[in-house]
Amino acid sequence: MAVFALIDGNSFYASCEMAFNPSVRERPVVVLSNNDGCIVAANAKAKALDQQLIGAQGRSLGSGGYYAATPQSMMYQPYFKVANLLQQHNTAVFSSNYELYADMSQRMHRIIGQFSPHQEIYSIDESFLELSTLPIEDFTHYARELKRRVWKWIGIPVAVGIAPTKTLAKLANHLAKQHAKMEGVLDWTSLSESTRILLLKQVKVGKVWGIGKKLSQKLEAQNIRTAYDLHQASPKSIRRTFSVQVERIVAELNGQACLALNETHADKQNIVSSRSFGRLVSDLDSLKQAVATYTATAAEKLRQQQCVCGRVSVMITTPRFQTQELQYRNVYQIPLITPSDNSALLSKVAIQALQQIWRPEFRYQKAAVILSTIRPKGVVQEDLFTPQANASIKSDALIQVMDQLNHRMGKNTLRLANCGLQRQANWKMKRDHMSPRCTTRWNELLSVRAVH
DNA sequence: TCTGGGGTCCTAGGACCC
DNA sequence: TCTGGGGTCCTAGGACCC
Repeated sequence: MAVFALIDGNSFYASCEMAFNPSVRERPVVVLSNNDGCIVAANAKAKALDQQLIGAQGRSLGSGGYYAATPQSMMYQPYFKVANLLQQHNTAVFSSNYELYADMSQRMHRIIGQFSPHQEIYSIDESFLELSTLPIEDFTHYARELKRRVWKWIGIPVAVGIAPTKTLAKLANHLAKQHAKMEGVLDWTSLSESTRILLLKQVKVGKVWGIGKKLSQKLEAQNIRTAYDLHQASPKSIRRTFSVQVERIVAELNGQACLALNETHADKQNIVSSRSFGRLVSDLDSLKQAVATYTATAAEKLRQQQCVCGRVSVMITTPRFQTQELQYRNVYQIPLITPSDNSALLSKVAIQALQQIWRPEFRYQKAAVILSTIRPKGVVQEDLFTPQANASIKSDALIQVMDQLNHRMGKNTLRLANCGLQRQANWKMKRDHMSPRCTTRWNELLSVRAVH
């Protein structure tokens, strides 16, 4: 029987900030999404503050917000709505520092990987391990050692759930964080049947991995309210009224593994690069720069996985929450006759797509570039009739040099001129509360002063 | 003034093939 | 007059995830 462990970093982004900034550890800490838009992470103190304010005011910090994950939480609420309140409570606020989080993530996954030869890196802050082939007597003890090592080496607290299926491992991980006495570790395989039932009944059906807002509403309408109810449901009727996915979840909750460990990450099938602008943008030139920049970012990822794409799409949109603005949203796709990974070519195509949908009368808030129909580079059918085969070989060589240089000298050392030359163009995103990228930039290293 | 970004899988329906 | 059956591939849209 398989044994899966799910390990995730607690409030990962907030923990990364606290790891390098001891002065904020005793304060509530929140981290904002790109463009300082929403709250996407909060440390324990900030979560406690949220609960306290809900209690005091009978409403959450961000009640009424569109993004509310649950009506009671400030998570995913627009920052501007709660900025004052957070400030009153001495909250440390950080803009997203993805360079830092990505680097910390790599370090964390590497340490976790020392605990099993079988690891699936599932997200920036989550890993699955498969443990059944290892001579482990006590999983709880093993997990505690893992937790201790990650904390000691990089200062990130993690929780561990262990179970015979991935879905149960996720559930155990969730419970491990809910119950203080578990100290962040729960081994489902060691529990008695009656304890399992007790715990399954504590978990709302919407908290089960794979059950989102829509499904939980439908399930609740059928009186399936907890993980226990779902695990008791008949797979056949679930399949009929819902889908194979939900049927699989029922099986997984019953200890029957349907989801395997994916140790090798598959090539991406779509690559998206999109950003909201720091300010609303109307002029075509700025939009062209933004679209060229996003295309360059996406194309670099495409080349990293040694693929080419067969289609480029561009989307632009006005600010959907600002009802006083004239609203407009459009997408344009251009198929490529010869699939490509060349930034120069792809950005030319992307700009053509942009010109198809740009209208001068609107003020835009966001643009996106989507590369799709992605295939491995070697196996692509060349177009016999493309006249500039030679030119394209030269251009590809140039792009290769650009990638190598940027890898060695740092991101954006060399870039295409159509991405714009100003450091602070009006379309670039807002990041008013950025912490230093202290693990990846020499000039942003942490300085430590000894106090005698 | 101020509301994120990047993915996956499944399903239904249409085009096309033999 | 009578208009099948089985299959693939592609796409858009919906739901989910972090």
